[in-house]
Amino acid sequence: MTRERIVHTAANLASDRSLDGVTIGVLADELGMSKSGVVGHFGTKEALQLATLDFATDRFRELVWEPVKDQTPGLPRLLAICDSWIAYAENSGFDGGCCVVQISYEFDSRTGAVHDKVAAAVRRWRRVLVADIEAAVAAGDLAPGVNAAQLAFGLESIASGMAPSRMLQGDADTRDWARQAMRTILGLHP
Amino acid sequence: MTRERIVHTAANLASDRSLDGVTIGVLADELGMSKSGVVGHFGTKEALQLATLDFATDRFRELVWEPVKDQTPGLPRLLAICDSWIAYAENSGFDGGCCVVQISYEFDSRTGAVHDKVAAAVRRWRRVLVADIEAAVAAGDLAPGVNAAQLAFGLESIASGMAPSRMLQGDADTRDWARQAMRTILGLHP
DNA sequence: CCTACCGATCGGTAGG
DNA sequence: CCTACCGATCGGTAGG
Repeated sequence: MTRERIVHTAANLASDRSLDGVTIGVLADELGMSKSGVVGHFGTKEALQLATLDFATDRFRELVWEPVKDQTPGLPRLLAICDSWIAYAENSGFDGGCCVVQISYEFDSRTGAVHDKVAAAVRRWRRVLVADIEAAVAAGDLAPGVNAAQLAFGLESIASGMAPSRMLQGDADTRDWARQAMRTILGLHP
Repeated sequence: MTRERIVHTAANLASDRSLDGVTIGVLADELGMSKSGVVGHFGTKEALQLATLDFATDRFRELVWEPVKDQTPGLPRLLAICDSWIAYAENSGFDGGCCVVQISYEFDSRTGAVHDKVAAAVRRWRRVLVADIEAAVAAGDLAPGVNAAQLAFGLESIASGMAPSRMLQGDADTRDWARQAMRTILGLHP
């Protein structure tokens, strides 16, 4: 399906540069199509951006959540999430890393539909993390009295921080640093 | 000095949108100048971007490093850095948060002069963190055997993660979460 | 899905 | 620092 090809290519370009930088002309060129052929599927550039974001969040769920969703809720699944998340940060299938992280940092201080949609996607993911953190506390696997939202913030920050570490600094140990940092955030001693 | 006004305004716009999004026309409009009046100070857009990045890193050093540079090297200064860093993340003087974080995430997967310059700036800052972490270990204030580079990565990630937490999610507790997360990363128990 | 085209804006230059 | 201008590209439309 052509629409799928378009948003896939758009997400790839967005991860590599920025979502705003994915112009209709560049995208059409990349796809070997005309500009009107591309824009006809969406109507406006903002609608294309929203569809690209949908594609990226689907890919995130597919590569991070789907592989672990049948694990035992609580600490076992939380640790599995950390591992699939780190693997995804290293190989998201997009050239420039996780497209959702890119869009989060690009649109955080703006207003509008893209800002709202990426905020909602991150919020949904946080609820998953918070639920497993709370289940882990209830099971006695994490210290009682931890602030679940604070820990979720910590895990998110570490996962997002992998992109500049790997790609800006070229750190070879990013994976190990992130794995260790996530366990420290959770209060687990190695 | 006009050049100073231009890069200050450019850094403000870049923090709010993106560095690439600071077009010469928009910048000239914002300043009440002509496009050629703006571009004449720099020659090319890339030179303007590099000058804007210089301004932003100067501001970071001034607001995060300068206030704590006379503190005792090691854990005391490290904790002071965490506090000034968090305060800066909440009020950098730029409308859209820390300009260096914005540029890091925007240019991490690109090549070129802006990528290289922001990478070097982050690297310099890391060396400061690593030195104080190592001094804290030597003084017996942090656990022996900690990986200083890994801890620096953790602190950086938390500080950078404040922007989407505050501005994308509107989290009112970002400051407290970050402060707690930084201490946890350092292995300090509250 | 295409060609052809719209007005606006892009980065930048010439000349003063 | 300005006006005036360059060719290229922007998002998008008309018509088929």
